[in-house]
Amino acid sequence: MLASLIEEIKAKFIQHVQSHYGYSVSQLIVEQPPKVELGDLAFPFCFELAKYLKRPPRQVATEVASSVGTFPGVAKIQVAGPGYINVFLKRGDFFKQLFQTSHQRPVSATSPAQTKEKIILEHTNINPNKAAHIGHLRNAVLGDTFARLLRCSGESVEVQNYIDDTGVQVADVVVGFKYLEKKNLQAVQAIPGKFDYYCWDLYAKVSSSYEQSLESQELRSDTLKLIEEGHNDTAELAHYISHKIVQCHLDTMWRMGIQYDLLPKESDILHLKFWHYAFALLKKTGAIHFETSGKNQGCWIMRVGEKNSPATKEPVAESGSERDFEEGKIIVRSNGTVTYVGKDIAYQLWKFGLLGMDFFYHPFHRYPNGHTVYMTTSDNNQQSGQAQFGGGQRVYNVIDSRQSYLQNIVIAGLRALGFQEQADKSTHFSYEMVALSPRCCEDLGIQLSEADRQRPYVEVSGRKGLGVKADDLIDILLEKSLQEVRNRHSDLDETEMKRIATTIAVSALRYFLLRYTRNSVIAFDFKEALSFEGETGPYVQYAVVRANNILKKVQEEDSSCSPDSVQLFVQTVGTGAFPDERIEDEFWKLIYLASQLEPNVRLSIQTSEPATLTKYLFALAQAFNLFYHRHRIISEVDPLKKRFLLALTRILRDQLEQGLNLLGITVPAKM
RNA sequence: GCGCCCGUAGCUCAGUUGGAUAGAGCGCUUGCCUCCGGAGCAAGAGGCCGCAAGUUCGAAUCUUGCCGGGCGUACCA
Repeated sequence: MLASLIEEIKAKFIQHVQSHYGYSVSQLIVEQPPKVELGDLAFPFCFELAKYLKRPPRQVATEVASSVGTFPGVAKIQVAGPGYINVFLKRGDFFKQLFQTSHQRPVSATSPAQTKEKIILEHTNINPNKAAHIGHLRNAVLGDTFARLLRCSGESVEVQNYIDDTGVQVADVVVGFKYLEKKNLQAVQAIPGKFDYYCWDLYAKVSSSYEQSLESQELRSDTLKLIEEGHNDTAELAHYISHKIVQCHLDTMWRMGIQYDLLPKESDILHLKFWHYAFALLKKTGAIHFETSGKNQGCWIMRVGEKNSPATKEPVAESGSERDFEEGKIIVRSNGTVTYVGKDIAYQLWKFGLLGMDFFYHPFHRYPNGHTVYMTTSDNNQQSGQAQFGGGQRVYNVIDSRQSYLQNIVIAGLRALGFQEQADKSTHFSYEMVALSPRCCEDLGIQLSEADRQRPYVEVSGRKGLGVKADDLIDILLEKSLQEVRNRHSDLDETEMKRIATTIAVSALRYFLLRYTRNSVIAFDFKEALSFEGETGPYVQYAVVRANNILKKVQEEDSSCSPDSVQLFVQTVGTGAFPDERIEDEFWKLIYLASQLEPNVRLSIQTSEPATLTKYLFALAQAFNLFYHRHRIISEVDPLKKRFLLALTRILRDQLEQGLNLLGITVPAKM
C-alpha cells in the first residue's frame, strides 16, 4: 500500500528533476524524518542535485518543492533542515486504506507479479544420532520463519530436511550399541524412554572412548563401511537408529510448529548413484582433478580460490617467495569414498533438477494438521503417492556459518560445471552458532576450565554431550508458562491452560531465537531465554490479547460500536465529519508505524534477515501498549473518537497478529 | 599464515542501499491500578559507536592500517 504510493512520488520527483535540471538522480532514496512533526517521508536527493548545480542545497530544495506540483495522497510538501524535502501524507485517506487492507495478508495483496520460481529451502539437517539441542533449534526456527515469509509473499516453497543417515556420527552410535553396550537390534528396540536422549549420552561415551583407544577408532571406520554397503545387521541397526531419531526430531520440531515437506536421505544419494553421475560430470569438466603426489596423493580434489569466485579467479601473481597456496578440498578420498561435500554437490544438482535422476518417495509421517512429510527411498517398490520434489529454480541452504567454506565449494562446484545461473541462485543462509554462557554452564553443572571461564561463551559440543537439549528447554518453558497461566486464570480447565501455556512457551523461544541477527553469536543464557517480560514473544502476544479484549468487550457493551458501525465511520474519516486534523500526531504516528508491516516483511526477505521483522513487531507492540495506557477507549464519551480509537485498535491488532503468525507465533484468547 | 564474522550504555543486542538530536531490552533509581488485565506504563542515571587516518555537503555505517575477540582453513560434518 505505502510502497506504491512511494513509487509514484519517487517517479514524479525523478521526472521533475530530469526535465527541469537535466539531471538524473542516481538513486532516489526515501527515508523517514526523525519526528512526525517534520513529515512522513523525507527525500534527501537535493543534496546530490545541489552539488551538481553548485548551489546551496536548501535553496535547490525550496525551488524543487515549490515547482514540482501536487501528488495524490499527499497533503503538503515542506523543505526542512539543510535541504530535505519532506512529504506529509493525507492522514484520513491513508487511515481508511490501511483499515480496509489490514486484515489481508501483509504482502501478497499488493505485490508485483511474483517470480513463479520454485524455491527449495533446506534447513534443520541434524545428524540422526542424538537429541536436538538449542543450536539446531536456531537453525530450524530461522528456516521455518523464512519459509513462512517467502510463502506469505506468494512464493512456492519446498522445505527439505536432509538426513545424513550414512555419516560418521550415526556410525559412532552404532559402535556404542554394538561394542560398548553389546546390544543387538532387538535389545536396542527394547530401550524404554526417550531414545534420542539415550543416544545423546551414548554418543558422548563413544566419543570419549575414541580418545582412549585407537582400536575403537578402527571399529568406527569398519562400521561406517558396513553401513554404506548395506544388507547386513550393522546397516540394519543403523537404519533403525537413524529413522527412530528422525522421528524424535520431527516430534521436537513439531512442538515448535515446524514441519517439512521432504526428508532426503544421504544413503539414497549413494544407492541411486547420484554421486556416480555427479562424479563423472565433475571429472569431465575438469572441475576436480586427481592428485598424483604430495599430501593428498590418490585423492580427487577441487581447487577453490578465495571467496566464492573460484575457478574464475585469475592466477594470483605470486610475490617473492613461493608459498604453498590453496591446496583445495578433497572430494574423493584415496580409498575411493566420497566426502560429505561431494554428496552435497550431487544433492544440490538434484535440487536444481540438473542431475536427470530422481529419488523414489514414500510418506514418512503425517502431522496432526494433516500435512504429510515424505522421505526418499532407493527402492522403487516402496514408491507411493504422486509426490514430486526437487527441480527448483532457487535454493536456500540454512546452515551455520562454520560451514561457509564447504558451502562455497558446493557453489563453486556448480560454477565449475557451467551452471552459472544456478550458482548465482544458490544462497547459503548462514547464521552464527548458539553457544553457552559461562553462567549457563554453571547452571548445568558443567565443570569449566579456568580458560573457558574467561571466555565470553563456550561452544556446544555433541561429542562431549555439552549442550542444552531442545526438548528440555521447551519443557522448562512450558512448565514456567503453565504456572503463570495458573496464577492468572485458575478458572480455566487443565487442557485449556496447557494449550495457552504452549503458545506462550513457543512464542518465548521462537522470539528469543529470532531477535538476534543471523551473524550474532547467541551466548545462551537461561535467564534471558526464560523471560516473558520486556523484549519477548509473550510481550507482543499480550498486546494482541489486550486489543482483542477491548474489541470484544466494547461489542458486548455498546451496540453503537459494532464492527459494521465502525466500518461505516471509517468511510467518513478525512471528510468534514472527521477531518484530518482530528488525527493527532500521537495517533498518526501509530497509524504510520502500523503500515510498516509490509515494508518490513519485504526487507526481511530481501536481506534474509527475520530479525528485522521481529524487532519491528516488538516496536509496534510497544507503541500499542503506550496507546493503551493513555486512552480509555471503552469509556470514551465522544462517539466519533471512540469509533476512531476502535478502528485504530483493530488495525494494530491485525498487523501484530499477522506479523506474529509469520514468526510462527499464535495468539491465545487469554493469557 | 590465509579466509569469513564481530567490537555501539554496566550486561545482551538493534541501527534499512552513508542522512537530521545514536536506540531497545535487562539491570539500577523514582513514580503509576477510582483499572479496556501490571506478562504493563512513565521518568531518571548511564555513550571518545575499539583506535587512527582517509573518502564527502554529511560516517556507527564506505576505504586503509592497527588493536582486541570468535569461527573456519580435516582423507569429520
